[in-house]
Amino acid sequence: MTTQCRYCPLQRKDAFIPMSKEELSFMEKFKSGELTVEPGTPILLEGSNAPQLYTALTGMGIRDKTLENGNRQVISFVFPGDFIGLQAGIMGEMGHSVEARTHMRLCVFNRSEFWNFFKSHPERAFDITWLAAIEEHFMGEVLATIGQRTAIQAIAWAMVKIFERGQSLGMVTHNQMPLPYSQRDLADALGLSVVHTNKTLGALKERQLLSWSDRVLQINNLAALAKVGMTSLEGRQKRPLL
Amino acid sequence: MTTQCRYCPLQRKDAFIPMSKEELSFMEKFKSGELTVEPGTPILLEGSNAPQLYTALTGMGIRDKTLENGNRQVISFVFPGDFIGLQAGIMGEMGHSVEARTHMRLCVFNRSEFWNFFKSHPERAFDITWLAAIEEHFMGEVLATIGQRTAIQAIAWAMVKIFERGQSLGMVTHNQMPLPYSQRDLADALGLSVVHTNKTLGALKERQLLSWSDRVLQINNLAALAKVGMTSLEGRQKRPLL
DNA sequence: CGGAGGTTTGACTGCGCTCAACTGAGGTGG
DNA sequence: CCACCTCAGTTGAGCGCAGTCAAACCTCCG
Repeated sequence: MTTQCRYCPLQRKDAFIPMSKEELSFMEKFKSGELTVEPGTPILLEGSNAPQLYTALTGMGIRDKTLENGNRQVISFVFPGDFIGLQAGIMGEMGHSVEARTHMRLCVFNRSEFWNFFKSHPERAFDITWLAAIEEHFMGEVLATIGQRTAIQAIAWAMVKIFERGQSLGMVTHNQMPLPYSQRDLADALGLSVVHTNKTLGALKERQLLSWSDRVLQINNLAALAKVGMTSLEGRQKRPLL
Repeated sequence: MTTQCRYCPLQRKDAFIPMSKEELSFMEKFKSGELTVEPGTPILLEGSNAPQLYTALTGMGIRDKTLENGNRQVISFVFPGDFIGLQAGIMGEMGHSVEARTHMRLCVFNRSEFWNFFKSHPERAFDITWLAAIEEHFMGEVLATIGQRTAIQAIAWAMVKIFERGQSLGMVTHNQMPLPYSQRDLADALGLSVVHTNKTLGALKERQLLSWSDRVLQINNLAALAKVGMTSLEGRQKRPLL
């Protein structure tokens, strides 16, 4: 007995566009169950052709891919509301792996009904494409970060992005939010070494802009951090939810 | 009088999944005209909410975005068959600019009919999402390249990707294909300086792997180049065409 | 002929990487 | 209950890949 979508914890967050009653009941049919995983558990594997798609309900994870020399690139951090497995669902092959970093609860969809989804509910199909476009937009910014920003700019930028995402999801209290990743995760996300990432985080802490320890991120001066990261704060924009 | 889709030069390329007669006639209704632009012409602007979407029919271009410090990140190179403007079409804001690098012929679609598109032709909606997924997949690889590969690996990787794309589009003869970009374009795509890009290209030429001058790329040893770039050659995969 | 943009080369510099050692918090087993 | 291991974070020393600066060269074009 899985939770009904109408009681989905994400429905209430103002980060997402609310669904109509009709949509909710359709999603309940599409939904095939729930899955909970523990930290470190792989959810999808790079190169795999997974039969299932997910929406992260609670918890956080990571998308990454590994090169033949063992180097790892973190593609993005997974937050509640993120749709997981689009590439497998549509192209039949994941370009990256997804792994849990905390306890996670996932909403499970069957890939076999994916096409049916497009045929019978064009507005939901549109939302999937919307999510894909958001992802593409974001990855463009990441590219510019890794390619053009210095280490301190990149880390400042990343922290601003993460914090804003946390804000929209209501994860921030007293300028603090949970950030259950390792410095290695962040380093691999930005193409930096762990050592340099550590020192750069130290410099930002020294400047009283942020502190991050014990899996808690605290932002002391978001505006100043955004300036260092050469980015502007964007108003909250709602996104669709699957 | 614009060319009918059934005579579209791209329809014949084996890089693309052929459209049914029914799809072709629908696309002809969706198509609002054609546009030709000269090298250097901006097609879409970062941050803009463009009313039109395009498919590149002939010619090549570039997607890029500019930071506040003037640095430029090239997101990707635009080839014939590429769909341009998805972000504007669906989110209302482009995350990057698109600019022609050669004479280009573009197929123009009206954004106002985009939604109609999803509603009346789910298989075409699916194809749009498919294209978005391909783009996301590719950008993950680019991230790994910029973040993890050294300069020589990155350039080798990029040249392999470009060459394979050229092959699938029938642009390659005698191991040569047109590559109408500047070294600065390539440098900005890979997060390298022009100077270092130039020297690295020289090193690859020295190794007899490739040569690139006068806007023509020649690959002498694709397999060896792929090895340097830490990538494997992928069989030709068809993609949808809009 | 002069200017602009792209390519090439050399000299120097520095940001960020590697190597290495140490700390501290858990977790596990003797 | 402590010895031991592992994993994440921290810090210092030294180095190298790639950036910056600068100048020359080339082609195209007005």
